[in-house]
Amino acid sequence: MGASNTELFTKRQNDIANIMKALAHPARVAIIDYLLKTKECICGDIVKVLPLAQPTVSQHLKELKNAELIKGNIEGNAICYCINEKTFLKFEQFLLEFSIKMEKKKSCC
Amino acid sequence: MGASNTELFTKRQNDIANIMKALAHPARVAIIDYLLKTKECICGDIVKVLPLAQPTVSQHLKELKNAELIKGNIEGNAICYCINEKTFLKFEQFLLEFSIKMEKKKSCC
DNA sequence: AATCTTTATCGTAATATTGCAATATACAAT
DNA sequence: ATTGTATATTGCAATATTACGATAAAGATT
Repeated sequence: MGASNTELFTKRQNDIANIMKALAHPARVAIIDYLLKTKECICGDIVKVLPLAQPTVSQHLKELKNAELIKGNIEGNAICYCINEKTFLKFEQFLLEFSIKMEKKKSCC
Repeated sequence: MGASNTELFTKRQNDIANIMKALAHPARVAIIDYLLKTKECICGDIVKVLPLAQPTVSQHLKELKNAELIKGNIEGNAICYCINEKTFLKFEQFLLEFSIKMEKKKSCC
């Protein structure tokens, strides 16, 4: 067959994989970079900055929003996209757990 | 067309995306979990633990190895796979940079 | 050497992702 | 109401990922 067997893994494993997947494209990393760099967060500005067509950017924004890494606020005509700090904190927590286990373990090779 | 436009983004953005991609599947998260949990790190044990066929697991291990998240040592007949701590540290560093920028910024919505 | 064990690779089918032109939607301004 | 501006959705082509049976490769055991 082929493609994701989510039922076979734990909720935590799927949650981690989903956050990772949302950031597994340089365009989406670039969007996060941009949102962290500028005061503004208008979708149109992101489209201008990225080397991709408007529908493609819109799609990437949608994926970041689905993964709850960003949130979008309607601002009159435009939409203001911002980092969703809560999800980033959860993400850091996951990584912290990895690093705690790593310290305890000391890999054998 | 469709699919990865790596030349259009910075090396750092591509590096981050590649690490994320390597962990963007629950099976690969499960492999990391397993390697952090057990003293042993024999490939055959991983195959036994995961709900996937041996060639599929082998493929996932290859991707983790390509991303340098794990390393493999030949141990007689078997292969001993271990966490590559260096890459995890780099990963944590990337996330730390995000969180520093996040603190400075305070999102607008 | 024949066989077993362990892991990798090949080939292929099913599915998912990426990218964009065309179009739709929704609000703003005239 | 018409037009302009900003964003989303649709449809589709190109590509990538996932999964696994069959098979290969390589060392271990008899």
